[in-house]
Amino acid sequence: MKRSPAGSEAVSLTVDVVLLTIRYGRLSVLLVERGVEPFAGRWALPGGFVLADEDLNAAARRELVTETGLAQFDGHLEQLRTYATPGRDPRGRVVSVAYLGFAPEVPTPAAGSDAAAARWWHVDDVTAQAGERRGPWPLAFDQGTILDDGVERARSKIEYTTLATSFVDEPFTLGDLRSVYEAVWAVDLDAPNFRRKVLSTPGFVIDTGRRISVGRGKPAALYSRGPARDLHPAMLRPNRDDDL
Amino acid sequence: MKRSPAGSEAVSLTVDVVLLTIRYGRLSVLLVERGVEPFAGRWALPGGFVLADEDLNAAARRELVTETGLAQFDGHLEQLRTYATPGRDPRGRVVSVAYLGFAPEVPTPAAGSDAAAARWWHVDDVTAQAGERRGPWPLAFDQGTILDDGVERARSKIEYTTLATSFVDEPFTLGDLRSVYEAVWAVDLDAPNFRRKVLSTPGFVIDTGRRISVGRGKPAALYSRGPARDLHPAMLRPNRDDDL
DNA sequence: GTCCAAATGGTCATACAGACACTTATAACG
DNA sequence: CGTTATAAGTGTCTGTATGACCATTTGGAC
Repeated sequence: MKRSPAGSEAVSLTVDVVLLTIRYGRLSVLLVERGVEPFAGRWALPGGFVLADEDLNAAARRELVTETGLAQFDGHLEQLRTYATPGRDPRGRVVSVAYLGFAPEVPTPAAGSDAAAARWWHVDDVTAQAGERRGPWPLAFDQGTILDDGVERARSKIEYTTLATSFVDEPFTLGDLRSVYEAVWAVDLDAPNFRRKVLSTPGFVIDTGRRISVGRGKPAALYSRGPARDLHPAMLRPNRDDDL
Repeated sequence: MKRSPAGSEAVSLTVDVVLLTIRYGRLSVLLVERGVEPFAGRWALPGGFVLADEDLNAAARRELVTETGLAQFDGHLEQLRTYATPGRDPRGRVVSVAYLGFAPEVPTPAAGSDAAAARWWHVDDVTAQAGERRGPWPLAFDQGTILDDGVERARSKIEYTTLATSFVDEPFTLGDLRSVYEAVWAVDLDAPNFRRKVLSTPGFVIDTGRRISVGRGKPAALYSRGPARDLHPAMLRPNRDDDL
């Protein structure tokens, strides 16, 4: 039950977005270079303060647009987690609600509003820098943690949902879709088995009847996203060292 | 990237806890009766304003203790989701971070601080009241939605984690553990198959070597919680109408 | 002493995933 | 213009896990 804010305090509310995509076969994240203090010059997740009477989801989409020059973002976007540890922001008590988005292709990023720059980074190049101050690492605030959480969520999400399809443009081939899993999970999947799994799941993908030929190899059938949202049974991720 | 709060606003921060347990074979939730406006007299989730320099997790545990008379809460507690829709609280912009907790047994609830009353309710009796203003329904604020989200999270969480064990006191029998799944999922499970599944998962439970006899039936072996946190493969939930 | 309920111990058939051999079709190569 | 490399697509085999279900055990309830 709530009582009036006695002993409590007013806080600032922000949203930060972990927008993921696949570039050159590798999982990538959209980052912006901060142009103002704190953490000026450091790379950070796109995001910013939530406006009065603004919904969180709307705020996340707005920030993506204004800070990265994207025309709009209509891809998948879900709430990830809220970060509110005291001291995470030197300006005072700032609570950040993180969102996780999946985008197909590369919606040409560019510096927007007060972001000095905006570009895609391979997630591997951002994470696990082993203490070195190189590339975009370390991220501003506690956003390194947020990124890790987002990547982890993405990895598990594509196991039991059809959201992997939101990483590719329509129409797509099964090879395209398989590349998504391989990039996000950083594994190699058996093409025939992957095909069997996807096609045996009703509503995962829809055969458009068309085909496409890219370079060598047999032309691949083109599919569009199906109506199914969940996978039963789930797509199994290889190399599980089980438990604990 | 963040800029100073221009056009943004200060908000109030609260935590609300969906604390679940199993009572009489049914999934139950801890609710408190509000003693003050807004929503005075209505039932609500335990929770309240986050104090200055207080961590969210700590705030959730504190509210559980002060509002329900629990001596302490050392069970499982995880962040559920944040609710910040403008207008959800008549007092102004109040952002609530919901937490989800699992508790064994019935840690005797009682009215605490400014809660008029505190008690366990069967989840079924709270949800789906079909418009009738009866029992604890409807909950204060948007907490009906929060409860629904919490229950859904709990249902899926026990599929792929060993958290079902946090609903029972140690030591427990496999029948006790099976009752947890049956209560949370509202299904009947085959005892021999359930036993096979649990015992074939390394680290799920640990045989204490002791046995207990409760009324009729063959005495059951007593187990304690094992070190495993995840289930691979997951415990399968019956009656999946698949997809969409 | 007999009966009942719940735990426990098995069996059998099926579904599914992993490994892998093989065929097909197209573009690139020379 | 034939050959080759590459990726899509087809099919088989096998081990594992699960659902259905029968049988046995055991201590308290009656």
